[in-house]
Amino acid sequence: MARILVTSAIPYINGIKHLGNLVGSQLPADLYARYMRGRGHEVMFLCATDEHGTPAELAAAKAGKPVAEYCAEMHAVQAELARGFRLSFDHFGRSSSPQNHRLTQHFAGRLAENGYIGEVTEQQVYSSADGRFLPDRYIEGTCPNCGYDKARGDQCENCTKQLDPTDLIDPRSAISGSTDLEVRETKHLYLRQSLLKAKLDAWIDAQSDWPVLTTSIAKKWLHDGDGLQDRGITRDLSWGIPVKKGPEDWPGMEGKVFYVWFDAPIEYIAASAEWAQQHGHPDSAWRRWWRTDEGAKDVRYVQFMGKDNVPFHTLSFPATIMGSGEPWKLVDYIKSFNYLNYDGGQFSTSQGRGVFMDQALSILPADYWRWWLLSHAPENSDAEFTWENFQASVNKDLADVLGNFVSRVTKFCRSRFGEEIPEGGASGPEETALIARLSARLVAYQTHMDAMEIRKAAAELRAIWVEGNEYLQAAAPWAAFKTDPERAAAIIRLSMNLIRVYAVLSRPFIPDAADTLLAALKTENRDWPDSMPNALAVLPAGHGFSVPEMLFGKITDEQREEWQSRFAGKRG
RNA sequence: GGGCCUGUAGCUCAAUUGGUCAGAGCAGAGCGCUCAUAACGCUUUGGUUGGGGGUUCAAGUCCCUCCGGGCCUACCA
Repeated sequence: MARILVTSAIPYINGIKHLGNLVGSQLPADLYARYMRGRGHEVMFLCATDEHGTPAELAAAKAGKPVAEYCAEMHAVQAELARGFRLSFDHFGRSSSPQNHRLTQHFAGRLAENGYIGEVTEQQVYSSADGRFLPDRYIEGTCPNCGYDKARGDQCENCTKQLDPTDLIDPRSAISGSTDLEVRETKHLYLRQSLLKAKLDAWIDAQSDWPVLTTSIAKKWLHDGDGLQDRGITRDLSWGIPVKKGPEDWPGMEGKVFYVWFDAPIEYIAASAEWAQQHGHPDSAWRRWWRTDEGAKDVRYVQFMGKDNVPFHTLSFPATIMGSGEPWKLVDYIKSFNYLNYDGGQFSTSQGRGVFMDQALSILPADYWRWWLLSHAPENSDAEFTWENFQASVNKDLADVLGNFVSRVTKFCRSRFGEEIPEGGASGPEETALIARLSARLVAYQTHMDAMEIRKAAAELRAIWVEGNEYLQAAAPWAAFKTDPERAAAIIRLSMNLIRVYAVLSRPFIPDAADTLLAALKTENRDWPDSMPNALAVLPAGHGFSVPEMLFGKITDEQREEWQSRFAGKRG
């Protein structure tokens, strides 16, 4: 038994995430965590909300609420949606937790002691009307290059020229529109990650089995231009983790907070501390996952994230850990994803384009979404959601191949033998052949799941479902029943057991349907099949069952068309 | 501008890293079955692997070039 630490990139607090966000981190992380638990390993699966930063403050202001209250509410909303999608976090934390405050301040203190923090005085734009410093992209004005009047302070969207906020003609606040802006001096802490460049480079080089997407982004940041740049890790905001050196004040940094991208990854660690506290465990319970000197040496740590998060997980966070000089666990494998597009364009939070988590659950059960999203995960390139594809895949795979198999077996059994598994009869060459095929496919399925090759794993699982239909067709119990009822009984006994195996193997993808099947079979046996012959003999003759409700109904053309138009534009 | 990814059957994707006639699912066509959610099974049509050039005994795979799609480029997170 191994110990697997799994984290999903933590979703930002300012709203409900869309399906693209879901499939980029939380859902595949859940798949992996469930699979590893199913195989009998000890798993710690952590996620949280990322609550700090300017957008959170603005969203709270827009909602007319104190930011702490807003975040607490949105955390509850996101937690509820996570439950709705059956995301099996051991803990869903908050980056604003006291644990994260302590740990973030601790890391900053260690980094400072080791010479990895620099203080830089810089010029930033301050808006009197908004009462805050403005990040570059919250300043709008006319582009000096092309004359576009809605250029942002970091870049002009029209001509793509990189800009400095002071380049803008007639600059104004993108928040209030105020032109009462001034440049002020402010002092910030920088993480001197350039000092760790060689160490990070060697570490990335050693990860030969990581996805290209992951390593190429890291390499780019390490070697582009002048190489890895130091990064500001503090901000002039009120909402965040106060800048402190461990437990002590940081002279000259009063009133400042750490930048979200410094404290967000540390929340992975803090989330486990929150978990320990919530369950009344001592600190050692969470530290054994994170400290290699306190039991984490045998932990395998896997992170899941969209490609936009890769630089922070391959460079900044590792630099934080390395620079601390303390034996914290570094990530062992980073699984990164491309984007999921929506029907010919991008999902858009601002335009309400696409399907959001709450809307998805309001029209179909979680399993439908889980199956489609995972079996089409954007692993090698950006993928696209279309309603036609969704309808076709879900109807065919879930309703026809899996659902109908369960239906034909259980209903046949009920009508010919009654509601218990029939006895008698012997298995023959067809069963031997089936078991051989299933055994080979099981190995392939496990290989893909171990390697986090999600699409391939889904395809293999589907092929395992198909084996059942092929077998039934070849064995034809309805024909055997007329001449040799005991032979039909043997076929059905095996098929009923096959349903249990399907439930166990499918559970990481479609947990609710799997549990429905196990309940119908009146069994709690969820043992992963170590050998197919044994696994297919778990339910004995005489074991009772009930015919389950239709496992998956089909999506009709009318539904598809209605949803297609409903989700095309503004959400409302 | 620079960097990275990507282009394979009508659609969604494979191809053991240079090695038999480029494979699967869906859609289409034909046949079979009647236990089942008009479901299932079998057979089958369909590709000059975006275009062009090159290296090699051998190229979807490596190199050059052109065309298309996407992402990143460090103060949104």
